[in-house]
Amino acid sequence: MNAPSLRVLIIEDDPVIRRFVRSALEAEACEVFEADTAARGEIEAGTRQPALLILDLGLPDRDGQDVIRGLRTWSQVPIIVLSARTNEDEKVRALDAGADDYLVKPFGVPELLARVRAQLRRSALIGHEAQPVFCFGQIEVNMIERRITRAGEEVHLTPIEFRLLAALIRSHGRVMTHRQLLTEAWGPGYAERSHYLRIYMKQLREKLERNPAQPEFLLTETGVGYRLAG
Amino acid sequence: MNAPSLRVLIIEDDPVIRRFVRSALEAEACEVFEADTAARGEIEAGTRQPALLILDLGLPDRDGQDVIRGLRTWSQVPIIVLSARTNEDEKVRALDAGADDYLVKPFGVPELLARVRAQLRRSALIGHEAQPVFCFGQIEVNMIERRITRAGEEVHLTPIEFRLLAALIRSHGRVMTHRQLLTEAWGPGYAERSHYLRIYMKQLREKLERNPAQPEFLLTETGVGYRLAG
DNA sequence: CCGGTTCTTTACGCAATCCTTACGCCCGTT
DNA sequence: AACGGGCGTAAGGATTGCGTAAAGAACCGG
Repeated sequence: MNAPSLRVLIIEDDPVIRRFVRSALEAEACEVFEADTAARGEIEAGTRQPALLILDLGLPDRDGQDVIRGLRTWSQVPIIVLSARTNEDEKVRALDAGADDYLVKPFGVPELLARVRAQLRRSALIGHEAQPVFCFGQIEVNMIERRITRAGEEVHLTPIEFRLLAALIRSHGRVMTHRQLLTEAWGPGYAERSHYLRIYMKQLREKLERNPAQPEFLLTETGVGYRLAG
Repeated sequence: MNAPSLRVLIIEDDPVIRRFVRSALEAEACEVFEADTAARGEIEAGTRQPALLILDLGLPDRDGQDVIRGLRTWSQVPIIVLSARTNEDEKVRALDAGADDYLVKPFGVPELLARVRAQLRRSALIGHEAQPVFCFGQIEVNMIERRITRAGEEVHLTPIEFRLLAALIRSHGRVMTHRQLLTEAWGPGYAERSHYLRIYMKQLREKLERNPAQPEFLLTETGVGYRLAG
């Protein structure tokens, strides 16, 4: 089923489950990497460039949602979350943070593998381009370090400003609707508040554009949304 | 106003669940279509071109796996399966048949919506080069980036102009009646106002045709509607 | 508890878009 | 030749959406 060298990264602190998942995946001819903390996991995700990521939500060093959101700023790798918590709210938050699937422990190996296959099948249609550093004009955006420089000078962005910019970068060239941007930067409950966008786009332009009144990169598509030139 | 809302198709025989899922999705500003059998579902999937499909496995007229496989022969639309069966084998077969997610009844609305969002988010990333670019003459229309170029030069269209062009492209070659075009571009309340069409077709021709007075592509079918040559 | 940062709310002028109105042309019918 | 339906063309007013500013509310670290 799987091509021989499909890389999968497991981020999980429990060595028993890690071993368990690893052997299941290796039976599917995947190349498996492991990490036992979020910090190590992020580094591995950057260096190994896995095709799929299996993430335990209960890591010792950082909150699960946080880890997902961090990964999502620079990578589109499919993420399957494992968690002992059946709590619906937990599921929703993980999925909205950017996870693609959520599997409750204990789970059966066949189901895990089937969900892995489903995610890989889907992402094979997409075309993989994880870009930890993105540039336009004099701007350089490092998604991993969350740092932006403009002509070498560091630019400070607030969390929402950064999420907005990250969303635009992820689909640079393409128009993102108001609804999409609001959902990505604020969350699914804010889809109607398009006036927020005007304020934050203004701030982003103020910080990034040469002439904020006539933007070169952060472009308006009236009645639809915004678009990052590319 | 109305951002281009995402179309979702529910194929489910139980009217209670159908209603239930519909209202949940409509709260998320989706445009919802329904079908109560696999046969009708397949037709709807073809004509409506939904962005997401929610499929009950226990349909009266055909086996669930079969339906999925049938759809997958011609469509890559994300499919979320609903089923009363918790049986792991059932899950594996549905996922391997081509489903993207599997949700066991009874499920909570928040989880369903979160999984819907996850699937839509994922499928919105469909590759830049891989997908629908329509060409006619020197015109190139990229539906995903929402950009139009004419001989390489970018052409700006207003939201209504774009929807009108998109409707014509969707049935390129065939005639679309005034009523159909008005409904697609303005909404169901505007079916009678055919004078709008004259104005906007004029503008489209002005922007796209070599000689707007003698259109090569945006053709009039007197007394009926318009047609995109192709 | 305080000061600073970030987020949210409110308000208004301007620009893009949409809608309305008007008129002229072509063409088949009377 | 006059008429009317259907369409194309033009221009201006109405509406909506966007950019901008500023101030209050919530949040966070000390």
